[in-house]
Amino acid sequence: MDAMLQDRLVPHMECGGCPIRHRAVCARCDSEELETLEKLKYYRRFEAGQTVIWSGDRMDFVASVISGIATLTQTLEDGRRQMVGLLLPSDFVGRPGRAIATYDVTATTDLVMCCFRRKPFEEMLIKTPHVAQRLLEMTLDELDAAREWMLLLGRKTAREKIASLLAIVARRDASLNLRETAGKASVELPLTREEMADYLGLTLETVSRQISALKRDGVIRLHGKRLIEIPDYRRLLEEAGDDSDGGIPA
Amino acid sequence: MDAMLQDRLVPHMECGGCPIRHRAVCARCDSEELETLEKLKYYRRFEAGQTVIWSGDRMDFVASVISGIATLTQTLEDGRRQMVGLLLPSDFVGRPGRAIATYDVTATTDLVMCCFRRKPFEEMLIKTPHVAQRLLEMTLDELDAAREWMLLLGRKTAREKIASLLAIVARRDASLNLRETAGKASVELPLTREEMADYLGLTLETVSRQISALKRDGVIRLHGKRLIEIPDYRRLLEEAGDDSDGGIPA
DNA sequence: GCAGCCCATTGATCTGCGTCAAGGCAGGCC
DNA sequence: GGCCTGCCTTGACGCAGATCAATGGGCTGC
Repeated sequence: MDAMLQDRLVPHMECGGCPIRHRAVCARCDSEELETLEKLKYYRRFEAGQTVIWSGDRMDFVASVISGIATLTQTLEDGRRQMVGLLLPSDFVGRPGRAIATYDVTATTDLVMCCFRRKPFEEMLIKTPHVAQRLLEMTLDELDAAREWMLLLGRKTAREKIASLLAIVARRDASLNLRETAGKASVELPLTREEMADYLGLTLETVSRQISALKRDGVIRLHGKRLIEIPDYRRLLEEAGDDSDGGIPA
Repeated sequence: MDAMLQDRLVPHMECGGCPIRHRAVCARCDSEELETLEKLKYYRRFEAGQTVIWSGDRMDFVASVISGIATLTQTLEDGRRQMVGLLLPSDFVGRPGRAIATYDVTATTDLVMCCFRRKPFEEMLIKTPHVAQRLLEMTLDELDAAREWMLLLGRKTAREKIASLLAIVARRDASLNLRETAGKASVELPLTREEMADYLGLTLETVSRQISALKRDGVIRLHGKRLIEIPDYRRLLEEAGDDSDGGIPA
């Protein structure tokens, strides 16, 4: 689209920010396909707080997150909300073959997405198998993440839930190389207490209390409300009840 | 494999029971591919109660469930368990591209699976794009189901959880045409109270109490321990807190 | 400066579900 | 028959986290 917008994109991937484009095209290069994709895509910006898509809406595009953070939520009639996805840069949004959105998608920070018109994207999927392959891998990863969350929601205590959330965001942050505070991990928490509560199946009061408790016990340090420093990542993982060592080096 | 075994297969799909074979080959027919798949596959039987695969095991096949029911579970170090998948006939097991299992797979009834050696299956995926497409669709469906479960685990009450489980199993049953008790829906519950508890993030005592309560209130009727009759499916859905009308006709 | 807003914190109390414990029932084996 | 074992039910009690409520702190706009 316009050059001004493109300039603002965080270049978190070698290939211009879009993982579909990146993986589909650059990794197994073919200029003809690149051409196709370039015609397909356009960037869209959303402001923090804006609900991008309402559940039940018609949805004529699929997209991948370029920068910013969005959430996927489901709501019961009486208003109980559960977040079912946290979309960080490089995550995929939408579902090929489905015209109606099944979740609310909300921007929690300013958000840029790289969108593909759904119909032509689906046709491209059929024509270029390795894009479908890549999408399959991404979906399988998401499924694993969802199952990890099911364990968290069903069996972990409030304290473990908070620690798990921090650990996961820290891990994702690190793997995107967004933040390396000289050895010490720290997380810019992109969520309000209420959003964290919606993610964890808790109330915002409990979230606040448990964060205070973790702080009191020296597991984390707070700088302001959102920036959380993790002096000892292993300690955090223990608190999370996770045995997997998660993949942050030091 | 042997004819005796094949004879026992529930023919729940037009094409011999295996959804991969069915959808990959018969739906968009091509005798050469059929040939390939026939060479790839073999059937395996497991007894009820047997853990088929342990998390961490090497896993050199992927499979689809032909008959019987299996569960996917995750366990924390201290023994807390959470079921993260319920595998009914036609469901897919395993993950292309991954050699190590991440969940325990347990047969809760006698189980027959149609297995494909992983490596050749992966190669076949690359060569026959529409199988990958089909697998993508199935994975996306599973992801939706997982997210539905996240809502259940995070926000529903014990009573709603039980009602939801019954509704979902009834729906799946109906869509497989396994059971039509003359207008009235009824569910052969394939799980012990403890397994239900593991699925729902509850204890077995709470499951038992809530089933008793639903029975007392006339929402369900029990015939023995496992066969559950649902006199009014809509009523059950209301109890489940679900607004979606689920797709069982009457 | 002050008002108004949003978000976070903390306290007091309540409650749904977990925990512990005591049977009950059906099937298999001696 | 009698015993055992696996599964389920029911009761009594306690606690983690929900609910209700008050306060504080930072930001924006006047």
